[in-house]
Amino acid sequence: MVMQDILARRLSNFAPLEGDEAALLARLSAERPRRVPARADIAREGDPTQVLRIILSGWACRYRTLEDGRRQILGILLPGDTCDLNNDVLEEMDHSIGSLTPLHYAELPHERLARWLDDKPRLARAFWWHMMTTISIQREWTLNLSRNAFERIGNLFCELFFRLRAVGLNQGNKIEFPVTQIEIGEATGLTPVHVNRTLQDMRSEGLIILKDRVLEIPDIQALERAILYSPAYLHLGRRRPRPPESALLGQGAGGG
Amino acid sequence: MVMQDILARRLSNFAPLEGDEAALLARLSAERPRRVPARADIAREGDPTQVLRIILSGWACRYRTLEDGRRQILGILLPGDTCDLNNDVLEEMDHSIGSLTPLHYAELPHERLARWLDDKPRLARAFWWHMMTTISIQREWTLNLSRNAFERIGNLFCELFFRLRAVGLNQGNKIEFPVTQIEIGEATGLTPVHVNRTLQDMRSEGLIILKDRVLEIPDIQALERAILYSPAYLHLGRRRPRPPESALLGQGAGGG
DNA sequence: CGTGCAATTGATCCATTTCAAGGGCCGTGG
DNA sequence: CCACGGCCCTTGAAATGGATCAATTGCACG
Repeated sequence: MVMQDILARRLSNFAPLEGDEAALLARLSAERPRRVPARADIAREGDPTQVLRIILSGWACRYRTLEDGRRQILGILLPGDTCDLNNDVLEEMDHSIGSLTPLHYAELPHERLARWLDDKPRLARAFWWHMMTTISIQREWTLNLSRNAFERIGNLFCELFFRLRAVGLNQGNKIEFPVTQIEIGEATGLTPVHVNRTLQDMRSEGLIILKDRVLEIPDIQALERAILYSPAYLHLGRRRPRPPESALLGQGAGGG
Repeated sequence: MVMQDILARRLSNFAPLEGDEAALLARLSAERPRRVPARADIAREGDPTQVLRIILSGWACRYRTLEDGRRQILGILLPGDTCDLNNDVLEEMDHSIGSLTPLHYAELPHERLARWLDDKPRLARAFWWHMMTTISIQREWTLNLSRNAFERIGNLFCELFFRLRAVGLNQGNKIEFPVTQIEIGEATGLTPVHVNRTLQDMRSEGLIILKDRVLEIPDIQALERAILYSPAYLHLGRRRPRPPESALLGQGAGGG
């Protein structure tokens, strides 16, 4: 996977890009990518929102910490995702963004984004689509309130599998899964202990194979059925999965 | 409360409107408001998204129903809120919208919205702000995953109190609260039975008085403290509460 | 070779669910 | 005017999913 390629892949999920658009995105990605170690904050609650950050490689998450220390992960950011589409309307971050793995990101100054949105209607629409699906995913996460542990974790797995596949970051039924059980718990509102036991249930039902930071879903439809999953909210349309890439696994989730 | 006024009130929460903007909104609101009875669907999952709907009076909610019948309320829509800012990027609704009370809404065709967004930068920014706070509220709801019953319900109360106060739909410490305990349960992921018992706890601690569809919060700061609430995510800034209105209570939540 | 973090296991506790039933209120129809 | 049904709220008792507390293992890394 070429890092410069990821943004175009992500945005072309909505509609194919044309002309110099992909090149534009590639140039942005190459400019001066920032590097961040695992478990570091990229942005913090209360920070001013000036630039648009775009994940080029690695995983991150949105999160909030309550006064008593509880941490809730609000969403996962994958390569190609933007941290904020705030468009400088809101003055400060109301949540934090932290890396889960080592990662790279690009920074897009607001002026340049504004110019793109004016000059490149197709790009503008792609960004809109990106934002709308982000909201949609956020709504899906609140559905977890009426789901049990098994369904919550299964939904997380399915969401990440489909999102990664949409940008070609899968290898057949397998994806990199660099998230600890503690973090799964923080994302789903469950105790690490209970996450562990639920994972064992899923394994014993043959629904997942999760080992050495690789998640394999032998029969995705079986998993979907078991947790009442329907991927409509991802708005990936009837687009087929991306063609297989050169070796994705084993090169480290962070890619750097 | 003049119904035609509500949209301007809502959007001016971000920055004061100027010139003919308020009049524009008032005209839209007056044009041909649609009327909907309580507990009816305004839009359904799978529907095409063509128009922008704006609540003028009454309460509605976003919701999704799982295959086995569980219903999760994803958010509450109050007067001045828009049902969709989809901007026709997504083809179909991935959730439903239903009325909680009898209500009125206005329909804004996409062409007219597009013209406004082009011609009235202040309005455009106000719509942006509206969308960003909507996302922010959605994130706050997923925080409920790490909250217990008491905190979930308390957060719902605080959110609705502050949102209504921001558009002047409060009366001191009181707001209309036309939501059944069943619906509170659907919004928080709790059983009606447990909602009932939790409400009794909140009452016995003197934090709320909920009776006859009116919610009174005698000491909002005490409630905030009890549930670790912080209203930053509403992005209402340091704006003071709206001046008191003429009698709001007792004229029916639907306002029509 | 220790140190630290992730995964695992066991035992107990508790918040919330489930099941079941009764009471109050309100609109409707006889 | 009263009886009836329906909906919402309330209460009790029992069941359970998930939390809590505590300890062990395995592994990567300096």
